[in-house]
Amino acid sequence: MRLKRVVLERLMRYHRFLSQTTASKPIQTITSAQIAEALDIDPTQVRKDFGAIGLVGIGRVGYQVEDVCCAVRTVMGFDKENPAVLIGVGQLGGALLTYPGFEKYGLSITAVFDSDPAKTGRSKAGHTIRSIRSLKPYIRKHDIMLAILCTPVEVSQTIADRLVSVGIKAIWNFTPTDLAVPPDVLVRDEHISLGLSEIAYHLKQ
Amino acid sequence: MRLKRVVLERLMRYHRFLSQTTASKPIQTITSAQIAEALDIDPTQVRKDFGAIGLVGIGRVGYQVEDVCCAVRTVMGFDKENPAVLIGVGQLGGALLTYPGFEKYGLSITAVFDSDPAKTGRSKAGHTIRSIRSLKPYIRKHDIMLAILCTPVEVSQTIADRLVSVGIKAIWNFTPTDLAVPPDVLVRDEHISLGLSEIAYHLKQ
DNA sequence: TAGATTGTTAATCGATTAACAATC
DNA sequence: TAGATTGTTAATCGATTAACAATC
Repeated sequence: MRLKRVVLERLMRYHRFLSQTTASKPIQTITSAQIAEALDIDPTQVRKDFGAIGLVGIGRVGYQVEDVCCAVRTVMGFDKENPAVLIGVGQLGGALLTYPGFEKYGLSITAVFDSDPAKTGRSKAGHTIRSIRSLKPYIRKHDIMLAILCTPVEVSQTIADRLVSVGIKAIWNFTPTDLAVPPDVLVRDEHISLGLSEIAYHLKQ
Repeated sequence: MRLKRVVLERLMRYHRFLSQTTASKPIQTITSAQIAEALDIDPTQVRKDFGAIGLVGIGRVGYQVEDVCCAVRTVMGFDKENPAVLIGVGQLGGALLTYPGFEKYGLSITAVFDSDPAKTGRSKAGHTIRSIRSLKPYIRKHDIMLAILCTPVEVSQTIADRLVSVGIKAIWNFTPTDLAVPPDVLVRDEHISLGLSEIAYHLKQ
Protein backbone atom coordinates (compact mmCIF):
# COMPACT_ATOMS: atom_id res chain seq x y z
CA MET A 1 0.00 0.00 0.00
CA ARG A 2 1.07 3.54 -0.71
CA LEU A 3 2.50 5.14 2.41
CA LYS A 4 0.82 8.25 3.76
CA ARG A 5 2.69 11.50 4.09
CA VAL A 6 2.66 11.39 7.90
CA VAL A 7 4.27 7.96 7.79
CA LEU A 8 6.94 9.20 5.38
CA GLU A 9 7.69 12.07 7.73
CA ARG A 10 8.04 9.75 10.71
CA LEU A 11 10.31 7.43 8.71
CA MET A 12 12.52 10.42 7.97
CA ARG A 13 12.65 11.30 11.64
CA TYR A 14 13.67 7.73 12.57
CA HIS A 15 16.36 7.81 9.93
CA ARG A 16 17.74 11.17 11.00
CA PHE A 17 17.70 10.17 14.66
CA LEU A 18 19.50 6.90 14.01
CA SER A 19 22.07 8.57 11.76
CA GLN A 20 22.80 11.19 14.39
CA THR A 21 22.91 8.63 17.21
CA THR A 22 25.20 6.16 15.49
CA ALA A 23 27.50 8.96 14.35
CA SER A 24 28.38 9.78 17.94
CA LYS A 25 28.17 6.30 19.44
CA PRO A 26 28.02 3.17 17.26
CA ILE A 27 25.25 0.81 18.28
CA GLN A 28 24.03 -2.40 16.66
CA THR A 29 20.40 -2.52 17.72
CA ILE A 30 17.72 -0.29 19.12
CA THR A 31 14.26 -0.91 20.57
CA SER A 32 11.04 0.74 19.52
CA ALA A 33 10.78 2.12 23.07
CA GLN A 34 14.13 3.90 22.79
CA ILE A 35 13.22 5.52 19.49
CA ALA A 36 9.77 6.42 20.80
CA GLU A 37 11.25 8.01 23.90
CA ALA A 38 13.69 10.12 21.92
CA LEU A 39 11.18 11.33 19.33
CA ASP A 40 8.16 11.58 21.62
CA ILE A 41 6.15 9.02 19.65
CA ASP A 42 4.20 5.98 20.83
CA PRO A 43 6.33 2.80 20.67
CA THR A 44 3.49 0.92 18.99
CA GLN A 45 3.52 3.54 16.25
CA VAL A 46 7.20 2.92 15.67
CA ARG A 47 6.63 -0.82 15.34
CA LYS A 48 3.66 -0.26 13.03
CA ASP A 49 5.73 2.00 10.80
CA PHE A 50 8.60 -0.47 10.73
CA GLY A 51 6.18 -3.28 9.91
CA ALA A 52 4.77 -1.20 7.07
CA ILE A 53 8.15 -1.11 5.34
CA GLY A 54 8.83 -4.78 5.95
CA LEU A 55 11.17 -4.50 8.91
CA VAL A 56 11.15 -7.42 11.32
CA GLY A 57 12.55 -6.99 14.79
CA ILE A 58 13.96 -9.49 17.22
CA GLY A 59 12.12 -10.23 20.45
CA ARG A 60 13.87 -8.96 23.57
CA VAL A 61 16.48 -7.21 21.38
CA GLY A 62 14.87 -4.75 19.04
CA TYR A 63 15.80 -3.75 15.51
CA GLN A 64 19.09 -3.72 13.64
CA VAL A 65 19.96 -0.05 13.24
CA GLU A 66 21.66 -0.75 9.94
CA ASP A 67 18.56 -2.52 8.60
CA VAL A 68 16.29 0.33 9.61
CA CYS A 69 18.40 2.95 7.89
CA CYS A 70 18.71 0.80 4.81
CA ALA A 71 15.01 0.04 4.60
CA VAL A 72 14.04 3.69 4.96
CA ARG A 73 16.45 4.74 2.26
CA THR A 74 15.20 2.04 -0.08
CA VAL A 75 11.52 2.70 0.55
CA MET A 76 12.01 6.44 0.11
CA GLY A 77 13.92 5.90 -3.09
CA PHE A 78 17.09 7.63 -1.95
CA ASP A 79 19.21 4.89 -3.49
CA LYS A 80 17.89 5.79 -6.92
CA GLU A 81 19.56 8.68 -8.72
CA ASN A 82 17.09 11.49 -9.47
CA PRO A 83 18.36 14.04 -11.95
CA ALA A 84 16.65 17.41 -11.63
CA VAL A 85 16.58 20.80 -13.28
CA LEU A 86 16.57 24.04 -11.32
CA ILE A 87 14.75 27.03 -12.74
CA GLY A 88 15.41 30.56 -11.56
CA VAL A 89 18.89 31.32 -10.30
CA GLY A 90 18.10 34.13 -7.88
CA GLN A 91 19.14 34.28 -4.24
CA LEU A 92 17.19 31.20 -3.24
CA GLY A 93 18.00 29.23 -6.37
CA GLY A 94 21.66 30.00 -5.85
CA ALA A 95 21.47 28.88 -2.24
CA LEU A 96 19.90 25.57 -3.23
CA LEU A 97 22.61 25.00 -5.83
CA THR A 98 25.27 24.98 -3.15
CA TYR A 99 23.28 22.92 -0.67
CA PRO A 100 25.58 20.03 0.14
CA GLY A 101 23.00 17.51 1.37
CA PHE A 102 21.19 16.64 -1.83
CA GLU A 103 23.32 13.77 -3.09
CA LYS A 104 22.62 11.94 0.16
CA TYR A 105 19.04 11.65 -1.05
CA GLY A 106 19.86 10.73 -4.61
CA LEU A 107 19.11 14.18 -5.95
CA SER A 108 21.48 15.72 -8.47
CA ILE A 109 20.85 19.00 -10.21
CA THR A 110 22.03 18.42 -13.75
CA ALA A 111 21.10 21.74 -15.34
CA VAL A 112 20.02 25.22 -14.26
CA PHE A 113 17.94 27.71 -16.22
CA ASP A 114 17.11 31.39 -16.03
CA SER A 115 15.18 33.76 -18.27
CA ASP A 116 17.51 36.70 -17.58
CA PRO A 117 19.82 37.08 -20.60
CA ALA A 118 22.37 38.78 -18.35
CA LYS A 119 22.66 35.53 -16.41
CA THR A 120 22.61 32.94 -19.17
CA GLY A 121 26.02 31.70 -20.13
CA ARG A 122 27.48 32.68 -16.79
CA SER A 123 28.52 30.12 -14.24
CA LYS A 124 27.07 29.56 -10.79
CA ALA A 125 28.25 26.94 -8.32
CA GLY A 126 29.77 24.91 -11.11
CA HIS A 127 26.73 25.10 -13.38
CA THR A 128 26.51 27.09 -16.57
CA ILE A 129 23.21 28.94 -16.54
CA ARG A 130 21.14 28.05 -19.59
CA SER A 131 18.51 30.05 -21.36
CA ILE A 132 14.94 29.22 -20.39
CA ARG A 133 14.34 28.58 -24.09
CA SER A 134 16.36 25.41 -23.88
CA LEU A 135 14.34 24.10 -20.93
CA LYS A 136 11.87 21.91 -22.80
CA PRO A 137 14.36 20.32 -25.19
CA TYR A 138 16.69 19.58 -22.29
CA ILE A 139 14.01 17.87 -20.21
CA ARG A 140 12.85 15.83 -23.18
CA LYS A 141 16.35 14.83 -24.19
CA HIS A 142 17.44 13.76 -20.72
CA ASP A 143 14.10 12.40 -19.58
CA ILE A 144 14.04 14.57 -16.45
CA MET A 145 11.18 13.95 -14.03
CA LEU A 146 11.86 16.54 -11.33
CA ALA A 147 12.02 20.34 -11.49
CA ILE A 148 12.99 22.72 -8.71
CA LEU A 149 11.09 25.96 -9.17
CA CYS A 150 12.67 29.17 -7.85
CA THR A 151 11.28 31.70 -10.29
CA PRO A 152 9.45 34.94 -9.46
CA VAL A 153 5.77 34.37 -8.59
CA GLU A 154 4.53 36.02 -11.77
CA VAL A 155 5.90 33.34 -14.05
CA SER A 156 5.71 30.24 -11.87
CA GLN A 157 2.39 28.98 -13.25
CA THR A 158 3.52 29.55 -16.84
CA ILE A 159 6.72 27.62 -16.23
CA ALA A 160 4.81 24.90 -14.40
CA ASP A 161 2.54 24.48 -17.43
CA ARG A 162 5.57 24.11 -19.65
CA LEU A 163 7.10 21.58 -17.31
CA VAL A 164 3.92 19.53 -17.24
CA SER A 165 3.57 19.65 -21.01
CA VAL A 166 6.98 18.11 -21.42
CA GLY A 167 6.42 15.30 -18.93
CA ILE A 168 7.74 16.46 -15.56
CA LYS A 169 6.38 14.26 -12.76
CA ALA A 170 7.24 16.32 -9.68
CA ILE A 171 7.72 20.01 -8.99
CA TRP A 172 9.50 21.23 -5.89
CA ASN A 173 7.87 24.61 -5.57
CA PHE A 174 9.79 27.33 -3.73
CA THR A 175 7.56 30.10 -5.07
CA PRO A 176 4.61 31.34 -3.01
CA THR A 177 1.98 30.20 -5.52
CA ASP A 178 -0.64 27.46 -5.48
CA LEU A 179 0.24 25.74 -8.72
CA ALA A 180 -2.45 24.06 -10.79
CA VAL A 181 -1.21 20.77 -12.25
CA PRO A 182 -2.73 17.44 -13.33
CA PRO A 183 -3.33 14.90 -10.54
CA ASP A 184 -0.44 12.64 -11.53
CA VAL A 185 2.08 15.45 -11.02
CA LEU A 186 3.25 15.96 -7.45
CA VAL A 187 3.76 19.50 -6.25
CA ARG A 188 5.63 19.85 -3.02
CA ASP A 189 5.26 23.38 -1.69
CA GLU A 190 7.93 24.96 0.44
CA HIS A 191 5.79 28.00 1.18
CA ILE A 192 7.82 29.82 3.74
CA SER A 193 4.57 31.42 4.91
CA LEU A 194 3.37 28.14 6.43
CA GLY A 195 6.27 28.08 8.83
CA LEU A 196 5.87 31.74 9.51
CA SER A 197 2.19 31.32 10.37
CA GLU A 198 2.96 28.72 13.01
CA ILE A 199 5.63 30.97 14.50
CA ALA A 200 3.56 34.16 14.49
CA TYR A 201 0.64 32.33 16.09
CA HIS A 202 2.87 30.90 18.80
CA LEU A 203 4.44 34.27 19.59
CA LYS A 204 1.01 35.85 19.87
CA GLN A 205 -0.03 33.49 22.69
CA MET B 1 -9.09 27.15 22.31
CA ARG B 2 -5.66 26.91 20.82
CA LEU B 3 -5.86 26.19 17.12
CA LYS B 4 -4.21 23.04 15.80
CA ARG B 5 -1.47 23.17 13.24
CA VAL B 6 -3.65 21.63 10.51
CA VAL B 7 -6.23 24.36 11.08
CA LEU B 8 -3.57 27.06 10.88
CA GLU B 9 -2.39 25.60 7.60
CA ARG B 10 -5.88 25.60 6.15
CA LEU B 11 -6.44 29.18 7.30
CA MET B 12 -3.28 30.13 5.42
CA ARG B 13 -4.56 28.41 2.30
CA TYR B 14 -7.87 30.26 2.50
CA HIS B 15 -6.02 33.52 2.91
CA ARG B 16 -3.67 32.90 0.04
CA PHE B 17 -6.50 31.76 -2.22
CA LEU B 18 -8.65 34.82 -1.44
CA SER B 19 -5.71 37.19 -1.88
CA GLN B 20 -4.90 35.70 -5.26
CA THR B 21 -8.54 35.64 -6.34
CA THR B 22 -9.36 39.19 -5.36
CA ALA B 23 -6.14 40.46 -6.91
CA SER B 24 -7.32 39.41 -10.36
CA LYS B 25 -11.05 39.98 -9.94
CA PRO B 26 -12.44 41.98 -6.98
CA ILE B 27 -15.33 40.20 -5.26
CA GLN B 28 -17.26 41.09 -2.14
CA THR B 29 -18.40 37.72 -0.85
CA ILE B 30 -17.64 34.05 -1.31
CA THR B 31 -19.37 30.85 -0.21
CA SER B 32 -17.81 27.98 1.66
CA ALA B 33 -18.64 25.79 -1.33
CA GLN B 34 -16.61 27.97 -3.68
CA ILE B 35 -13.58 27.93 -1.44
CA ALA B 36 -13.97 24.20 -0.85
CA GLU B 37 -14.16 23.53 -4.58
CA ALA B 38 -11.02 25.54 -5.32
CA LEU B 39 -8.92 24.05 -2.54
CA ASP B 40 -10.34 20.52 -2.62
CA ILE B 41 -11.61 20.66 0.94
CA ASP B 42 -15.01 19.76 2.37
CA PRO B 43 -17.30 22.83 2.60
CA THR B 44 -18.28 21.89 6.15
CA GLN B 45 -14.62 22.02 7.05
CA VAL B 46 -14.35 25.54 5.73
CA ARG B 47 -17.35 26.66 7.78
CA LYS B 48 -15.99 24.93 10.88
CA ASP B 49 -12.65 26.67 10.47
CA PHE B 50 -14.31 30.02 9.93
CA GLY B 51 -16.48 29.47 12.98
CA ALA B 52 -13.38 28.64 15.01
CA ILE B 53 -11.92 32.09 14.35
CA GLY B 54 -15.22 33.86 15.02
CA LEU B 55 -16.33 34.47 11.46
CA VAL B 56 -20.06 34.59 10.88
CA GLY B 57 -21.44 34.16 7.38
CA ILE B 58 -24.68 35.33 5.85
CA GLY B 59 -27.29 32.78 4.82
CA ARG B 60 -27.75 32.49 1.07
CA VAL B 61 -24.79 34.83 0.52
CA GLY B 62 -21.64 33.47 2.12
CA TYR B 63 -18.75 35.29 3.79
CA GLN B 64 -17.30 38.77 3.33
CA VAL B 65 -13.93 38.20 1.67
CA GLU B 66 -12.51 41.23 3.43
CA ASP B 67 -13.61 39.91 6.82
CA VAL B 68 -12.09 36.51 6.20
CA CYS B 69 -8.70 37.92 5.25
CA CYS B 70 -8.77 40.29 8.19
CA ALA B 71 -9.74 37.61 10.69
CA VAL B 72 -7.03 35.24 9.49
CA ARG B 73 -4.38 37.93 9.72
CA THR B 74 -5.50 38.89 13.21
CA VAL B 75 -5.74 35.34 14.51
CA MET B 76 -2.34 34.47 13.06
CA GLY B 77 -0.79 37.56 14.58
CA PHE B 78 0.41 39.03 11.31
CA ASP B 79 -0.76 42.48 12.37
CA LYS B 80 1.73 42.44 15.24
CA GLU B 81 5.31 43.41 14.48
CA ASN B 82 7.73 40.58 15.26
CA PRO B 83 11.38 41.62 15.38
CA ALA B 84 13.77 38.76 14.74
CA VAL B 85 17.47 38.05 14.61
CA LEU B 86 19.07 35.97 11.90
CA ILE B 87 22.09 33.87 12.74
CA GLY B 88 24.45 32.54 10.10
CA VAL B 89 24.84 34.62 6.95
CA GLY B 90 25.73 31.87 4.49
CA GLN B 91 24.03 31.20 1.20
CA LEU B 92 20.68 30.39 2.77
CA GLY B 93 20.84 33.11 5.41
CA GLY B 94 21.67 35.61 2.70
CA ALA B 95 18.74 34.43 0.61
CA LEU B 96 16.35 34.83 3.51
CA LEU B 97 17.65 38.35 4.16
CA THR B 98 16.50 39.46 0.75
CA TYR B 99 13.18 37.63 0.84
CA PRO B 100 10.65 40.35 0.15
CA GLY B 101 7.53 38.73 1.64
CA PHE B 102 8.34 38.84 5.36
CA GLU B 103 6.92 42.24 6.29
CA LYS B 104 3.53 41.08 4.99
CA TYR B 105 3.52 38.70 7.96
CA GLY B 106 4.79 41.19 10.50
CA LEU B 107 8.30 39.78 10.51
CA SER B 108 11.24 42.13 10.44
CA ILE B 109 14.83 41.03 10.74
CA THR B 110 16.44 43.66 12.94
CA ALA B 111 19.93 42.23 13.28
CA VAL B 112 22.09 39.55 11.70
CA PHE B 113 24.97 37.64 13.28
CA ASP B 114 27.81 35.43 12.12
CA SER B 115 30.75 33.82 13.87
CA ASP B 116 33.10 34.31 10.93
CA PRO B 117 35.38 37.30 11.71
CA ALA B 118 35.85 37.81 7.98
CA LYS B 119 32.15 38.54 7.68
CA THR B 120 31.50 40.63 10.77
CA GLY B 121 31.42 44.34 10.10
CA ARG B 122 30.61 43.80 6.46
CA SER B 123 27.22 44.64 5.05
CA LYS B 124 24.68 42.25 3.52
CA ALA B 125 21.31 43.26 2.11
CA GLY B 126 21.33 46.44 4.15
CA HIS B 127 22.36 44.77 7.39
CA THR B 128 25.71 45.11 9.08
CA ILE B 129 26.81 41.64 10.13
CA ARG B 130 27.48 41.51 13.85
CA SER B 131 29.77 39.26 15.81
CA ILE B 132 28.10 36.24 17.38
CA ARG B 133 29.51 37.49 20.68
CA SER B 134 27.04 40.35 20.69
CA LEU B 135 24.07 37.99 20.16
CA LYS B 136 22.99 37.55 23.77
CA PRO B 137 23.30 41.21 24.80
CA TYR B 138 21.40 42.26 21.68
CA ILE B 139 18.50 39.87 22.29
CA ARG B 140 18.28 40.91 25.93
CA LYS B 141 18.44 44.61 25.16
CA HIS B 142 15.81 44.53 22.42
CA ASP B 143 13.65 41.84 23.97
CA ILE B 144 13.72 39.67 20.84
CA MET B 145 11.52 36.56 20.88
CA LEU B 146 12.28 35.02 17.48
CA ALA B 147 15.54 33.73 16.00
CA ILE B 148 16.12 32.48 12.47
CA LEU B 149 18.80 29.81 12.55
CA CYS B 150 20.93 29.31 9.44
CA THR B 151 24.19 28.17 10.97
CA PRO B 152 26.18 25.05 10.09
CA VAL B 153 24.78 21.88 11.70
CA GLU B 154 27.73 21.49 14.05
CA VAL B 155 26.93 24.60 16.05
CA SER B 156 23.14 24.78 15.77
CA GLN B 157 22.42 23.09 19.12
CA THR B 158 24.98 25.25 20.90
CA ILE B 159 23.48 28.41 19.47
CA ALA B 160 19.97 27.16 20.27
CA ASP B 161 21.00 26.67 23.91
CA ARG B 162 22.30 30.22 24.03
CA LEU B 163 19.10 31.53 22.47
CA VAL B 164 16.96 29.68 24.98
CA SER B 165 19.08 30.87 27.91
CA VAL B 166 18.48 34.44 26.93
CA GLY B 167 14.72 34.11 26.56
CA ILE B 168 14.01 33.37 22.90
CA LYS B 169 10.48 31.97 22.46
CA ALA B 170 10.62 30.64 18.90
CA ILE B 171 13.36 29.29 16.65
CA TRP B 172 12.89 29.04 12.92
CA ASN B 173 15.30 26.23 12.22
CA PHE B 174 16.79 26.00 8.73
CA THR B 175 19.54 23.62 9.82
CA PRO B 176 19.07 19.86 9.45
CA THR B 177 19.16 19.14 13.17
CA ASP B 178 16.55 18.03 15.68
CA LEU B 179 16.99 20.76 18.27
CA ALA B 180 16.38 20.02 21.94
CA VAL B 181 14.62 22.93 23.65
CA PRO B 182 12.27 23.42 26.62
CA PRO B 183 8.57 22.79 25.91
CA ASP B 184 7.60 26.46 25.94
CA VAL B 185 9.97 27.26 23.08
CA LEU B 186 8.59 26.57 19.61
CA VAL B 187 10.94 25.10 17.03
CA ARG B 188 9.70 25.22 13.48
CA ASP B 189 11.84 23.00 11.30
CA GLU B 190 12.34 23.72 7.64
CA HIS B 191 14.19 20.46 7.03
CA ILE B 192 14.57 20.41 3.30
CA SER B 193 14.83 16.64 3.56
CA LEU B 194 11.15 16.29 4.42
CA GLY B 195 10.12 17.75 1.10
CA LEU B 196 12.74 15.73 -0.65
CA SER B 197 11.46 12.51 0.89
CA GLU B 198 7.96 13.09 -0.42
CA ILE B 199 9.33 13.83 -3.88
CA ALA B 200 11.71 10.88 -4.01
CA TYR B 201 8.95 8.52 -2.87
CA HIS B 202 6.55 9.85 -5.50
CA LEU B 203 9.12 9.52 -8.28
CA LYS B 204 9.84 5.94 -7.25
CA GLN B 205 6.23 4.88 -7.82
C1' DT C 1 13.18 -21.08 31.95
C1' DA C 2 12.10 -16.15 32.82
C1' DG C 3 11.66 -11.84 31.10
C1' DA C 4 11.80 -8.26 27.75
C1' DT C 5 10.38 -6.93 23.32
C1' DT C 6 7.96 -7.67 19.12
C1' DG C 7 3.72 -7.97 16.19
C1' DT C 8 -1.20 -7.73 16.00
C1' DT C 9 -5.82 -7.23 17.39
C1' DA C 10 -9.05 -4.36 19.86
C1' DA C 11 -10.31 0.14 21.93
C1' DT C 12 -9.96 4.92 21.95
C1' DC C 13 -9.51 9.27 20.27
C1' DG C 14 -9.81 13.05 17.11
C1' DA C 15 -10.68 14.79 12.72
C1' DT C 16 -13.44 14.75 8.70
C1' DT C 17 -17.83 14.29 6.48
C1' DA C 18 -22.93 13.91 6.29
C1' DA C 19 -27.39 15.48 7.54
C1' DC C 20 -30.47 18.97 8.47
C1' DA C 21 -32.73 22.69 11.03
C1' DA C 22 -32.04 27.76 11.33
C1' DT C 23 -31.30 31.86 8.79
C1' DC C 24 -31.16 35.38 5.48
C1' DT D 1 -42.45 33.19 0.31
C1' DA D 2 -38.98 30.03 -1.73
C1' DG D 3 -34.54 28.68 -1.98
C1' DA D 4 -29.71 28.79 -1.08
C1' DT D 5 -26.35 28.89 2.39
C1' DT D 6 -24.94 28.88 7.08
C1' DG D 7 -24.07 26.70 11.67
C1' DT D 8 -24.37 22.64 14.43
C1' DT D 9 -25.27 18.07 15.79
C1' DA D 10 -24.65 13.28 14.59
C1' DA D 11 -22.21 9.64 11.94
C1' DT D 12 -18.22 8.06 9.82
C1' DC D 13 -13.67 7.44 9.02
C1' DG D 14 -8.86 6.97 9.98
C1' DA D 15 -5.10 7.34 12.91
C1' DT D 16 -3.22 6.71 17.40
C1' DT D 17 -2.90 4.16 21.61
C1' DA D 18 -3.72 0.18 24.72
C1' DA D 19 -3.65 -4.65 25.62
C1' DC D 20 -1.66 -8.94 25.21
C1' DA D 21 -0.25 -13.30 23.09
C1' DA D 22 3.84 -14.80 20.42
C1' DT D 23 8.70 -14.77 20.21
C1' DC D 24 13.46 -14.66 21.05
